[in-house]
Amino acid sequence: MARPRMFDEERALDAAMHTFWEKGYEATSTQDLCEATGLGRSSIYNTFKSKHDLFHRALAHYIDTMTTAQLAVLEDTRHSAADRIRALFAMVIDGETEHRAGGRSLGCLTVNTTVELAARDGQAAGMLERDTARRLTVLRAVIEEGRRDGSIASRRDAGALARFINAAIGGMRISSQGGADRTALESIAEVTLDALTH
Amino acid sequence: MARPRMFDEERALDAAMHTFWEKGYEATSTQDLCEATGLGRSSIYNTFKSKHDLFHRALAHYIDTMTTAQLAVLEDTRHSAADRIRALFAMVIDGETEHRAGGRSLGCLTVNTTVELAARDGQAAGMLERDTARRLTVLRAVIEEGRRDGSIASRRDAGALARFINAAIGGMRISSQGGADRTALESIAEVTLDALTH
DNA sequence: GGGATTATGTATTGATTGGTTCAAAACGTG
DNA sequence: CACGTTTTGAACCAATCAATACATAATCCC
Repeated sequence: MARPRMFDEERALDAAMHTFWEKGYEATSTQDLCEATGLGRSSIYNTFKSKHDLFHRALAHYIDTMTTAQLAVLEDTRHSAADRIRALFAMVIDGETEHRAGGRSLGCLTVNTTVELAARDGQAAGMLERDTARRLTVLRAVIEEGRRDGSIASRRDAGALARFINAAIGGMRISSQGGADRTALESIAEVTLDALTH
Repeated sequence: MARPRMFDEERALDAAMHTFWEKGYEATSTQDLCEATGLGRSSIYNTFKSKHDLFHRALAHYIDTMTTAQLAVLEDTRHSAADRIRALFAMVIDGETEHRAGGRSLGCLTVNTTVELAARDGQAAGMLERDTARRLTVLRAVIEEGRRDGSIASRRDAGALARFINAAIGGMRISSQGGADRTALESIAEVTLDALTH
C-alpha cells in the first residue's frame, strides 16, 4: 500500500550501536548517526523516537548478542567448568583485540555505559543490572558444577567467586582500554584462574 | 598592583574535579562548572584557558591526590606486602562507598576518563598511562617484597601479578558503579588476594 | 587619593545540538 | 494509470554549546 523502506532497520541499529560503542553516548551527535547508518535525520527519527531511544535499542542489541554468545560458552557441558571460564576469558580477550579504533580498544559497551550513563539514565541502568544479574546467575551455576567436577578448588562462596569473575572481566576491559596488549590481558586471565583452581 | 582574586584557585579546581567526576567530561557544561565553582564564566576562562584545559588540570589534581595516597599505603614497610595490598583494597572500597551521588558510586575519575576520553584525547591518555605505569612499578616492587617476606605465595611473574591487582581494582570500581554493595566488593577483594597468597 | 591593573558580571558571538516540519518523490494496490 | 500511503531529504526550529568582548568594579602602589 505504500512505499517500502529503503534500508534494513537491523543494519541501521547495528551501525548506530558501533557508533555509540566507539564514541560514547554524549559525544555521538545525530549527524554522526546519520553518517554511520547512511540515513537521513527524519528516517532515523521516524524509525526511532529519539537519540535516547535509539541508544536504548542499540544497547539492548549489544547485550543480546554479547551476553548470549558468552553464556553459550559457559553452558557448553562438553568441557569442565574451569575450561569454560577459560574460554570465556579467551572470548573477552579476542573481542578486545578485535574491536578497536585509532589503535585503542573500544572496550565493552555495557562497561562504557555503566561508567557514562548508569547514574543518570535509570532505564539503561536497569538493563545493565538485569544483564549482570543474569550473568552472575550462570557464573554461580558454573562454579558449583566446577566444585563437582573437581576443576574449581576454591572453597569460597559461589556467589563471591561469580562476582569476582565478573569484576575480573571488567578489569581486563578497562586495562585493555588503558593500553594493555594481548599478552598482558592473557596473563591477567591466568592469574584470575589461579584464584579459582588452586 | 592590582585587584586580588576573590576565590581560591585550588578550591575551584577541586570543585570542577568533582563535577567532572560525577557527570563526565562531555555531560559537564561550562554552566555546570560556573555553578560548582561559584565563579563567573569569564573568571574561569581567565584562570583556565578552556574547558579542556580545566579538565586536564582537574584530572592531574585527582591523579596527584589519589595515587599519592595509594602509593603511601603500598610503601608502608611496617606491614607485610600482602597486608599492604589488603589495605589498598580497603582504601578503594572506602572510596567507592564514600563518593556517591544519587545512590550510586561515582567510580574513579581515572577509570571514567579511560572509558570516555582516552581514545580521543591523547594528552589525557598520556597522563593516565604514566599513572598506571607508576602504579604498576610500585605494585611489582611490593610483590617482590612479598616473595621475600613470605606473604605472597604465587610464583607467577611479578609484572603479571601487578597488572592483575591493577585490573582487579578497576573491576571493583566498575562493579561498584554497576550497583555492587560494600560486602560484594569486600568478597571480590578477598578472592583476589587468594590468587596472591595461596 | 589618582592612575594603573586586574577580577568580575553581563551580554553576545557563531557554531552545533537534538528534534520537527513539509513538500516532493517513490512505491504498492485498485 | 492514478490514488493513497509512506519514505526521504532539505530546510528549519529553539535551545544550548564553548568561548569572547567589553564595561564596570575593586584593589594596590605610589
